[in-house]
Amino acid sequence: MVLQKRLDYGFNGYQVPYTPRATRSARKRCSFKKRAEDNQMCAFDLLATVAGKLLLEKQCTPSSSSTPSDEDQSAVAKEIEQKAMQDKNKQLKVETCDQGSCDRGFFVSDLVSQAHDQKCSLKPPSCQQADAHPGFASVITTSDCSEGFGDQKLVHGKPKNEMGTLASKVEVGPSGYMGYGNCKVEAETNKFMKDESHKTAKVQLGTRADGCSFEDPLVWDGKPPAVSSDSSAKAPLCGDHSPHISFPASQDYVNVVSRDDDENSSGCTHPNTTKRSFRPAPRIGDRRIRKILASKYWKVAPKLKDATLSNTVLMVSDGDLKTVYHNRNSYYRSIRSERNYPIKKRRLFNCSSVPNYDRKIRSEGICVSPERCINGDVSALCAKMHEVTGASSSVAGSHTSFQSRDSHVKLRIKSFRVPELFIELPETATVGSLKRRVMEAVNAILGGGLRVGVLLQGKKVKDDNKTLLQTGISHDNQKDVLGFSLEPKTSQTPPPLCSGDSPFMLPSNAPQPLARYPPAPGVVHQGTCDAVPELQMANAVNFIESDHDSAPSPTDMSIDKSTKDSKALVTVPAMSVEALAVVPVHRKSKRSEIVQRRIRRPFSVAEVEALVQAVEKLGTGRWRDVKLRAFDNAKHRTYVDLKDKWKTLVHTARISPQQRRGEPVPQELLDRVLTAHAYWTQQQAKQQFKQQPETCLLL
DNA sequence: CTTAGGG
DNA sequence: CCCTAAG
Repeated sequence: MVLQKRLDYGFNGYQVPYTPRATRSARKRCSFKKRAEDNQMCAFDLLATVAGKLLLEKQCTPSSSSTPSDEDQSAVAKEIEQKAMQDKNKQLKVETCDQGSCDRGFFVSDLVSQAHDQKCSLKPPSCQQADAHPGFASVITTSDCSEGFGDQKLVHGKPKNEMGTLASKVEVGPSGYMGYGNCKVEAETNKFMKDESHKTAKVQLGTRADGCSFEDPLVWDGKPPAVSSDSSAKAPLCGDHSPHISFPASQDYVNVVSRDDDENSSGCTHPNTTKRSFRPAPRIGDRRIRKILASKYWKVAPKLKDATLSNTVLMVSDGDLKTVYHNRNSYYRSIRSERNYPIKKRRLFNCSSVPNYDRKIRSEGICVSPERCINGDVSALCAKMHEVTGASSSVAGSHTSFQSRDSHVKLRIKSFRVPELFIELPETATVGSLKRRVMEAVNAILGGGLRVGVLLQGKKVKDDNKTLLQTGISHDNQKDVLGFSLEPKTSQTPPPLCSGDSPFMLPSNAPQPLARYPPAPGVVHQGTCDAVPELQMANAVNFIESDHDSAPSPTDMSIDKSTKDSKALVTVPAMSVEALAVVPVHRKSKRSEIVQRRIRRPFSVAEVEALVQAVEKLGTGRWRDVKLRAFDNAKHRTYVDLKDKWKTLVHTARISPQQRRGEPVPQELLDRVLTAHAYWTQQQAKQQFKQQPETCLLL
């Protein structure tokens, strides 16, 4: 009754079509799903990034210094040429460690070989790559649902799993390194570790019952993640949208974002129903963006069953990074979005888990080279490295070349080992889900904020100001004793850096903070290499998260487009592919540490105009409708924002011009604000008044 | 999820 | 802008 009446009071005679609530709820449901998906999708940011990059690498640098065999074995995580950081040769590989002594770690390089293989078998590289991302993304989509995961408690490396599995007591956990030496575990583990071709990665799943037995390792078949090759995944992306904006290589993504609030997006129609319990996101803006994006992939992935992932325990057990992500959702939330989870607890959670990580130190074993690692050479170093934290790296052994002739030291980091991961999956889990798990775990670690440490002869080189020469890194004989470590970063999350900062640090430049990317929008890194998928991915992420197409589009102002374009076209030519690829990861990770307040985005006059106009017609109190009507395309403006803005506008209109700050709002608008405000206030009063008699009558 | 309001 | 209570 009440609502109906409101409609009758149009401002300036304008009759407002009232949106039926039914529709709204329906749409809610959709957004729910989509949002969920989206959350998960980011999981692949890294995965896709890494994999894609790898592919790229293979493609671009067939003649890289490393030999094929080397590659195959590659425990290589990353190759860094000191001289030219932007070299295309850089790579980040993830691989499981297949040696006993390394059993606790994951090597970032399996993906590599994987990717490699993949690339080889699948001819059209470019296409393949292009497809890969959507694929990855889509995979994620499917994996929603692991809420049940939350049931499992992992405390300080002692995961307790209701199933009665002993997994919990795995000495592999953080606590493991204390009471149980590597050797022990190693021994137990070895049987599963031998004979792996270098192409296969093994993940230790499982558990340790009393002894140190691990369940059968899963073997990656070298095939791309289930869906990654699914070209259909890509279809929705490219197919039907006509971008308003055009970007060199990422139209699809741009599109995804720009189209945002299209309620009719495919995602909505997807039947998939999952009973996830999401915390309502306070902002529809982001939500929607994500929602939409997710929807793009939605169709592609309904394959995995909820059960598949439901009782998964993922434990990033190293050091104190005992953050246990009870489920994918929470994990993502903490990793990538500071806003879709408004609960304060989150902040506490994030804050507390990170700092501790730094304190604990454990020896991970430094592998001088993959080969060495395998041969157990490392042990000595491992011992020395006790004070080194979590992840360590391997410097290319035989292939590392220090060329002092031209005063440049060239090193290649064969791999970075990610501390230790604990993963548990139901037997029915798919390989794809396993991969995702691993990726998540890796993400969790990498995302924790890392810095690079340099180790020489097992000793940590602390003086950042020393030259390589002084340090002794410039001699060939050092190659076997030079190591890098990934260390948790101590620093609190500083304010956003300039987006121009290179996210990559030279390995030798010891502990320097990895550059963070501002959650802030504005600049989109448009890679120069437009065929690179990860670029697109990265960009897509950026777009999404940055809401960079902010202009309001009430009347589809032309400035809107121009704004987008100008911003979007900002390029960072010097940025290497690698760098770009990594950006989103770190960016997100940073955000996970400290939830940052949304950046302030003053309303432009145009926006105010739109707002005023909408309110004039819809009245106050229907902010959602206002949002839909006038700011549907401005993802970053939530109805709460609009409401707030109106509040301030009213206030502004009432104060003297001298007291106003910021971009001056035309008096004309302010007048309208007052008028409209008065009008609607009055209407509300009338309504109330009318209502009174009715209720009285009823009584 | 939306609104409304205080912070 | 954020956070929350209410609906």
